[in-house]
Amino acid sequence: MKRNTWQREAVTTALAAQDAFVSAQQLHSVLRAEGTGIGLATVYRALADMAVGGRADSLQSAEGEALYRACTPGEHHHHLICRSCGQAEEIEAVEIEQWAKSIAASHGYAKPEHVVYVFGECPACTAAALI
Amino acid sequence: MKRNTWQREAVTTALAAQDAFVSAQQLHSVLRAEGTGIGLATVYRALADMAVGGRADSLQSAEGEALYRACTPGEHHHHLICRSCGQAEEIEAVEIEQWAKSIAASHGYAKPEHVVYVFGECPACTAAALI
DNA sequence: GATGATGTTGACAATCATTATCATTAAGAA
DNA sequence: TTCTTAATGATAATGATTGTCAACATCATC
Repeated sequence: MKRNTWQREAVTTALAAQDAFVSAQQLHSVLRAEGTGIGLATVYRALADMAVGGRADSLQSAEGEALYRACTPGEHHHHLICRSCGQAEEIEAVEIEQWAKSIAASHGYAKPEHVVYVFGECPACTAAALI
Repeated sequence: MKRNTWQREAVTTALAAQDAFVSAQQLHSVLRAEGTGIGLATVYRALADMAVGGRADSLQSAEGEALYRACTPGEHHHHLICRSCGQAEEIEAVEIEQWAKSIAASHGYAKPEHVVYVFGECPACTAAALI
């Protein structure tokens, strides 16, 4: 059965402390900097588990790197992401749900799912760009 | 200046012949099978050029592989993609455009862009699954 | 049509994120 | 405390993608 290790705990905590999408490598650096001797493979495993368990959302950066962010479990949601700092917030998209269903149906596609990301420049980055 | 080579031409043609999202490696195999001696790096370069030039759309597969598909240039559009065969069609999402803009604005995010993918099982695959 | 500058190609090496391996460690049930 | 076995971590392996660079081919110009 599943076991609780301080490593899983540490990854969960470290990810929750971020409000941006971060890579496994970044999180590993953070955890190492905190003095833990956690292994890189373990961070990858923990993040993958969180993603399949719905405790984290993931997306691919433009460079193809996998990025993760802690999320509200069990709830269908999307993200508004800052293009420059990675900061992200969950957003609701009630209108989209229905739209996706109907567009899939109108083309004869079954079992529709959808992915929506809105990118932009967050207030902090917009302000910083003006300096 | 940009030059026209049979390699670029071949990649463009081969991609246009597909109505599914395909990887650079797959396209390379197809081109090799056609008897051309085109190099893998060249296929990657051609696809990257098409993507930045708006002549192709790209997305990352679940495995992190980059997939490409020829698209209508200059026109903002999204895709309805078959989860099992990769087959894809362009879809309009007028409602989404406005929604994305307003949700970004309401959170103070500037220069909004958005990405929308609807996945499903295409009619052909749905039919095949019943056999 | 020939020429020359230079953008392009292709074989192969290099990169780098991610995964597999496997001996060792440590949860947690008994 | 003991034992079963899931989890860890160091490291090797994988595999897609990119960099390198000599050889080549396009196309403006002669």
